[in-house]
Amino acid sequence: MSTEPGLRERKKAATRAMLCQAAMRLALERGVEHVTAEAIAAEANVSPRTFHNYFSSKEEAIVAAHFEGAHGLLESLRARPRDESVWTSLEVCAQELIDRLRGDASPDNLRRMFKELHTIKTHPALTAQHLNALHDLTRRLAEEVASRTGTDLDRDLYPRLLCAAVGAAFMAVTDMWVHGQTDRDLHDLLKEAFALLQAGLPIPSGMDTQPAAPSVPSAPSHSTGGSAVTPAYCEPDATARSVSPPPDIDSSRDATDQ
Amino acid sequence: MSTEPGLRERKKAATRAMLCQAAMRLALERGVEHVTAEAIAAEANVSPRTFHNYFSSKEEAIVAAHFEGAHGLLESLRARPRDESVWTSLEVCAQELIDRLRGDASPDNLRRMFKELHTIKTHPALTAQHLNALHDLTRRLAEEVASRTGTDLDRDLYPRLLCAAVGAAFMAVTDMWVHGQTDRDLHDLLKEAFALLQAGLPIPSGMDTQPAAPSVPSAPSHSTGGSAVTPAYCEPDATARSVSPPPDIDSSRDATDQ
DNA sequence: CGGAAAACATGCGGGTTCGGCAAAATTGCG
DNA sequence: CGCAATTTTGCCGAACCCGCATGTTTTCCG
Repeated sequence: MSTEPGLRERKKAATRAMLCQAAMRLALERGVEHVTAEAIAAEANVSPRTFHNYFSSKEEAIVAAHFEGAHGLLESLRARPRDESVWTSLEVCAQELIDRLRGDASPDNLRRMFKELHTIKTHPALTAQHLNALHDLTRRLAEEVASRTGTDLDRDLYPRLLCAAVGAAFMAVTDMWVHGQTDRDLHDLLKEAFALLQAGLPIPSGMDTQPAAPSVPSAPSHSTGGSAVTPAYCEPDATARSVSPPPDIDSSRDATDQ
Repeated sequence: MSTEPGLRERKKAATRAMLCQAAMRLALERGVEHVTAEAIAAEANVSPRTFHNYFSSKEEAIVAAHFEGAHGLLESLRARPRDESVWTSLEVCAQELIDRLRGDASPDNLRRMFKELHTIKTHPALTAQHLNALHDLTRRLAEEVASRTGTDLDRDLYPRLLCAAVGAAFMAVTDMWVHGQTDRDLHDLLKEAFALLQAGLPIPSGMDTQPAAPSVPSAPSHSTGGSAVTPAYCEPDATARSVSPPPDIDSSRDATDQ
């Protein structure tokens, strides 16, 4: 009884990868609306019926290509030290997710990732798939969080809420990166998001119009101490850590936010 | 130049409502997989082509029925006092959303809402549409939040992150309600979610395994002061405020969480 | 008020999407 | 190697969607 994947399983995984990569490639080349399941199958050298054995729609395939990087992320969380704060563990994993989505650090990969995210966030059908994938991922992460915090997934709100918030942060950060007006890098944005969440999302100072709610924390007391929040993730190539929008595709920055 | 909707506009809105309500009704009666666009159109007494003028898919129609309650929620936020904390405003609106999704307070409506949510969260295609609708809503809410907090939607992470987190809270709460093991009511769960978010989602006490991150707030110092967080929403029928899972549909509580 | 324009409903047709079914091909095991 | 299990593939049909053109209803204007 071998735990090594057999030829069958390896070929299945390879076919799946070929299909979703073909889907993404064609979508970026031709535009999502112009891609058909038939063309994807042909590009991957399988039959259309086989394509539908793997994916129920082309959108699913396209998003699957992008989200391949998320594969194994739950295992990464599981591998974190159990005595570590779940906040730290989750942040490390979220930052790792960004690196996985990008692949090797290079301007080309950065450009590709931007294009992929922009495409996904510009087409509602793709956005929906992406949100679904993220929702599924955070649901699974919540199980591990429950285990680590001694909470009950079905009775305590904490694990679900924490992971949902982390997923939301990921989404907000990538939305901002793609649609906003920022040249900050994704890691930096995500770090800020985690700091803000942990601080309880205080209303920006100077704009505190709350006359009667003393329960809202005043200023971010620890958002400046961010160095303690991203401790343990070792980026293989630390010099190329920066994940900012590529400078030569500013033309993508149209008013797609409408 | 009248601002009153003309007959045309009124008939359009009525047709749209008829269509999505028919979609939801049939989905609940027959199961989502057994509903066709043709049947929905027939149920609403229009042609299939007309159905597709309104919705590009049956899933969109089904979720639109559920999310009809969200219509006008942005206007509700805009109507909140501008000197109120956005936290308060958002919580009031989130609570209002629950009431809108439920409709008039009655055991039947409660049962229907549970069924609707359960259906949506059990079918991936519906979940995706639901997530998308929520994502769009929070995106629009973020504009108002930016306006109220003097932040810039495209340059500051805060408004997007706050609203994304609120959306995530809504999702986590409803997921918990439908799939978890709780008989707490939705309003109560949502209140807890807001308190937890504002407290920075502290790791439950006794489970604080964080050895080296002093930046994490210790105990929920204001999560018990929740009475200041839900101040101003006047529920029309306060005696039936409870939104807990209907007791006679425990059979829906199968292992759909897998 | 009547007629024209605009908006919406509808029918038709066609390309695409999906999945059931069965046969063919590939892989794993004794 | 033979056989069983698994995967691929071809075929088919129901359903999905949307472009296009025509008919109907509402709105606008003289």
